Amino acid sequence: MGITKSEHFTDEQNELATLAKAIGHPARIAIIEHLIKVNSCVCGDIVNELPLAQPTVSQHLKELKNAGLIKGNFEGNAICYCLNEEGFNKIKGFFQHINTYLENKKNQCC
Amino acid sequence: MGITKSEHFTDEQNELATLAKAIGHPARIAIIEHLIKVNSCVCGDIVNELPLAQPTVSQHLKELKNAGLIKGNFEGNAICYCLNEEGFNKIKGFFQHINTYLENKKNQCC
DNA sequence: TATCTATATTGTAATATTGCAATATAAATA
DNA sequence: TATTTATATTGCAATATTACAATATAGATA
Repeated sequence: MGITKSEHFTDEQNELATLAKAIGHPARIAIIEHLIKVNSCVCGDIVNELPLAQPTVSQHLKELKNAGLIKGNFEGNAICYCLNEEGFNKIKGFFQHINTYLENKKNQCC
Repeated sequence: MGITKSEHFTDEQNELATLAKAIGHPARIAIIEHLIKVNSCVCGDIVNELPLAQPTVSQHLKELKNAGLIKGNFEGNAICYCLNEEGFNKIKGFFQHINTYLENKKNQCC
């Protein structure tokens, strides 16, 4: 049906899924990597960095913003984008949990 | 169009996106959390743990397996599932990169 | 071998996502 | 104010995802 049964899962599970889903597209990975690479707020050159049309990039930026992974400030007629620490911190705990588990697990059959 | 232009992105970007996308569903988060919680290979009780029909769970398990995030071994007529370290290690680096960046970034406008 | 149990596959309907052309908006500047 | 520049929104077509009933498969056991 294409419709996720969110109501049957916990808020935390839904939130983590939303964050991971937002990261789950190569264009959005590329945007995140670019924001890190230039190490400053980026005013609009993201469209030129990506092999996609402007409306498509705008849509991807919107999804990252909605998920809480990037922030955008108006700066004149342009917009400055940068990573939103809050969003990434929420995922951080999840992966730390997994890594700690994987480092310590023993007696596994697979 | 619903079709991702993977060919325009690097292999690494596509791979990270595939992994994140696989994690990006609450049912699959729940599966991962369950595998950690029981701290052993799980033989089939995953269907009972989730509020979804058996074929749907089977489909989610397949997606996690295809992405390299879990492994499954036949154990009699059941199957043992557990986390696949390899898949999670691939994402680990990405998030470490982001976290290191976020901890050190300064002079940001947003 | 027949049956049971556990899991996978197939087929299908509903919904979501991706991408872009066309267009709208909004601030800056001529 | 008219124009330019940067970004967002709308509308739409193509494809992907989600969910499940029905069915298939495959090993275990009676």
